[in-house]
Amino acid sequence: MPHPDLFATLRARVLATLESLLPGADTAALARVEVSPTREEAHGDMATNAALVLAREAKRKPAELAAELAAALAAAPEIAAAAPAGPGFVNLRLHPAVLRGEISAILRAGESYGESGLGAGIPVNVEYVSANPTGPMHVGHCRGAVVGDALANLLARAGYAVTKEYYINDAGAQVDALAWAAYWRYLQALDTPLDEAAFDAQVPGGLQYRGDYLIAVGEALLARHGDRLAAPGAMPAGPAHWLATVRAAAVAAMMAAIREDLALLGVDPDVFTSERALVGSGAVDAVIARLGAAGLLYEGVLEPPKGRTPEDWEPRAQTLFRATQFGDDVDRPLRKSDGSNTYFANDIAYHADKLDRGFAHLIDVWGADHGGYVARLKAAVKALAGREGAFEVVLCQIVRVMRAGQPVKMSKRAGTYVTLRDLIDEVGRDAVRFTMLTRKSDAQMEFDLDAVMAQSRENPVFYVQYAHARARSVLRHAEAEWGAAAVAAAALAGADLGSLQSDAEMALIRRLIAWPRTVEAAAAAREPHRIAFFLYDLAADFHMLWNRGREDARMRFLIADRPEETSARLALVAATAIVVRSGLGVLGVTPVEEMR
RNA sequence: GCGCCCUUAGCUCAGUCGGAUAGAGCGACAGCCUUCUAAGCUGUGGGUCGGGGGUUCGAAUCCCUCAGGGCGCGCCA
Repeated sequence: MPHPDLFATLRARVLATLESLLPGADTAALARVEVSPTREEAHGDMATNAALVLAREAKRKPAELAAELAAALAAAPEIAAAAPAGPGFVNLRLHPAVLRGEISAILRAGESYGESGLGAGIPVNVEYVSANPTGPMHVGHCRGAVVGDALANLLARAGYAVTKEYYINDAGAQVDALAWAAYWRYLQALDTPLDEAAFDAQVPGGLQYRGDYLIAVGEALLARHGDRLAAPGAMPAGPAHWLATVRAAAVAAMMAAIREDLALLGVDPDVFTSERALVGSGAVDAVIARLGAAGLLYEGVLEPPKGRTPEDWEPRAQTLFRATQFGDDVDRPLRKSDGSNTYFANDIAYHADKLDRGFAHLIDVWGADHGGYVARLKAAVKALAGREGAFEVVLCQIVRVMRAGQPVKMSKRAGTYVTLRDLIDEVGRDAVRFTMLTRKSDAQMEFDLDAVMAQSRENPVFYVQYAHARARSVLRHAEAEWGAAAVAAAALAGADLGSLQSDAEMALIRRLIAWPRTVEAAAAAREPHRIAFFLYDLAADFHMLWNRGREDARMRFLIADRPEETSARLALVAATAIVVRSGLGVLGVTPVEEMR
């Protein structure tokens, strides 16, 4: 059972008071009542907007209502003082003992402090990364991987039953192109007399994926199959002779490499789903039949896009899905003019499959270049699920990689792109993950290699890790001095915390008690970056308190001849370490014990 | 041409379903190490929140409009 959030407790107190003050108040207005932290300590510990949101319906002046509410709230057991303020806020000052009591609660709960019942165990599927298995992961994949992973952790913390999923796009033309490229490396391993230009001319659409990473695949094919994939008479052999074999081997090799890269990043999906397997199972035809039976398909011809007609545009009859009935701008093709299925059809089948597996809610994390695709898939899932909101997309905007003040051109063919592995080798997993989470995902982001690589000391991740290391250091010193029993959470949870009174200590406590509501708000908004900023602020509060001890020996955490104060401060330090560790856990960043 | 995202301090970015005097880091300037890790702390300076209009008790936040940047726009995945 999650520990009740102190803000939720006070909000319940406010609502109960309103019930006696304004019986029968509008429930919609009551839902807008908030109890939130004050921006300035001088305003108190918490503030409520209750009088402001209810004044209109009650036909009362906000300030008057606030005064009445404040008077009534003053009697609540948690509240030391309640005062009307500003246009109609009520500022609440809590008894310090109530605030300090949260420290004990944190110590008893450990890292489960901040877990929430918000999600109510609803099964949620978070699909992210899903890089095409055509080469190593590069920086462009990184943001979605980190954001998706942190979001999954965050939702789990908020009480959802989360499954992390990776969709393998192994059914389209891209993997055939990969197979051709792998086959070229196979021929090279066979010492083919064919030159690259001559081979290129044989490949439908031209030879792609010329990077070195397929050489090993070609050699492995040679080792396993000898020259049996080549044909004596034809050079190269027709694809019917080798395509399926080479494609399977190449995709398997790419997925193995991607899983290694993901592991380096600390990403470990629960489920990998193969598009090819899905198509092979007949799921696509089944979902098309299902939509057809619902009267949502028709044969039709689309209008050309306005203002920018493709040069080779000609009207063609296709099977179209009535996406406009579900909020999209135009109806969308499920079958190409030659009768084969579009990628969209496969994607509908995939999302139908996720719904069929029992997920009540689907979240996809996509790159911004897929932004134009959101409306149609939302329409499709809405049609399938028969309800609104079963599916949402978190879009990650482009990461511009900068080096020496210049954008790095990303080209697979030229080999100038930065691989995920390179990046992690240079700056480390923790810095990559934290940096990717210090921006809203829907804002474009500049990833400055020089700043993160060369000046890594200034990266915010170290600031937060340092706070944790310092807290752990204090606990280690205390343990060395007085034994393990003195720093055990159970013992500290029972400590008399009355000596925690300074402004820096109380500021830290106020920050810590905001952790549960931060988790809930971030989860509800699908914004894991809020956790990174919370941790930064928490670290700042802790570093400030630390330095109080440098300036004034009486403010040090460990004072041998003052055991009560020391225990109280150890409790605060231990609670801080727990919340930092917990937050870093959401982000997938290591809570280091020491910085050396 | 249309759709979606973005525009906040010199730079990179936060800003809690609209809330009180808009914040942080970097950079600049001035200070703090015989003491639990100075990868830290304290102070100073720096903003017509892209422009304009509207909604309201209240707008960086919501709506309209204009400007600028990004992504995308039938049979690619």
